[in-house]
Amino acid sequence: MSDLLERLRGRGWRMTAQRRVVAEVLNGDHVHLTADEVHARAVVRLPEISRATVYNTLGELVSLGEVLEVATDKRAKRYDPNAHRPHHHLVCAQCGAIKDVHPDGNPLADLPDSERFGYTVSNVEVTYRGLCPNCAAA
Amino acid sequence: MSDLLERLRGRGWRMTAQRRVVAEVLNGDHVHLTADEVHARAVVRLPEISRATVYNTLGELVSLGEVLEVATDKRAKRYDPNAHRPHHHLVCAQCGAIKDVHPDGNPLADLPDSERFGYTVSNVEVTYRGLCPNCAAA
DNA sequence: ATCCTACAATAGACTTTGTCTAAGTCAATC
DNA sequence: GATTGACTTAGACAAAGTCTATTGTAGGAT
Repeated sequence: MSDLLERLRGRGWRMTAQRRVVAEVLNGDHVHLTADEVHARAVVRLPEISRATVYNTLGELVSLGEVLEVATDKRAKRYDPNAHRPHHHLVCAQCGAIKDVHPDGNPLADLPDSERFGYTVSNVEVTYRGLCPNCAAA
Repeated sequence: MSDLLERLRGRGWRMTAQRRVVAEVLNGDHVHLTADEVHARAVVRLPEISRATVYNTLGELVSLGEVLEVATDKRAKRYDPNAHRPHHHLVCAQCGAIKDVHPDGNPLADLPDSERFGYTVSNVEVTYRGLCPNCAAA
């Protein structure tokens, strides 16, 4: 059922009830949960799962490159299972709702040499902010 | 001596020793300190200043629009006094050194309507990551 | 110059987010 | 089905930040 689970099994990842539940909770599009939210949802399916396990599992998924860490708000890190297709984020300034977006162009090319300070630049993150339809209406 | 201090006085900001010290610590280019770093430097000049005051003062400077909050790493917020000229950030993935940069183009225009999900988009932050010359040499 | 008062600063408890450790449990293999 | 090393657990700990009740003070009024 889950792409993520299948990929993990294919990599020989040792499967446990806890890890399966975490992977299942993360499955889907435009999913950007904090560690505590993942834990809260995991507890519904597996009441004895501990916070430490959720943190460990999320950390491993990030190391494996199957999940991305996103820092869109300044509170908790969020975890994004959409690690296959590169994308950026659009965040509601009021309610925090997050969408994955795919802007045109290549921001990396827009940084002139004179603005690189000798850095070897390898990566760009773009975060758009605004109001979602719900919050704009209110 | 300080642009920031003068602007604040001009706005009728009530001046106290603590607020002056915080504003002085923040003055400069490519300054991106955490709240605790600001506190550490403020304590050198004014030993009895408290953490809460530093947080309060930073919060007010942000509300006044004189200082920006930056979330380049996922630990503590950083405070950037360069709030007048819009800019983005270039971060060393290893040591965390941060530079202010001014890319060409307008990333806002690069987000097509079909990727806006009905949001009213008002703002973009771009974070470049790579290795600074020091860390690349090591 | 002194007094007042509203605003600012303080200490420290509290919250949130995340990490670590030592001991117990279990998935995969033999 | 026994073994074993990786996984999980509870709870202590740490870092970053917020809140509150109390004390202090900048700056206007007198």
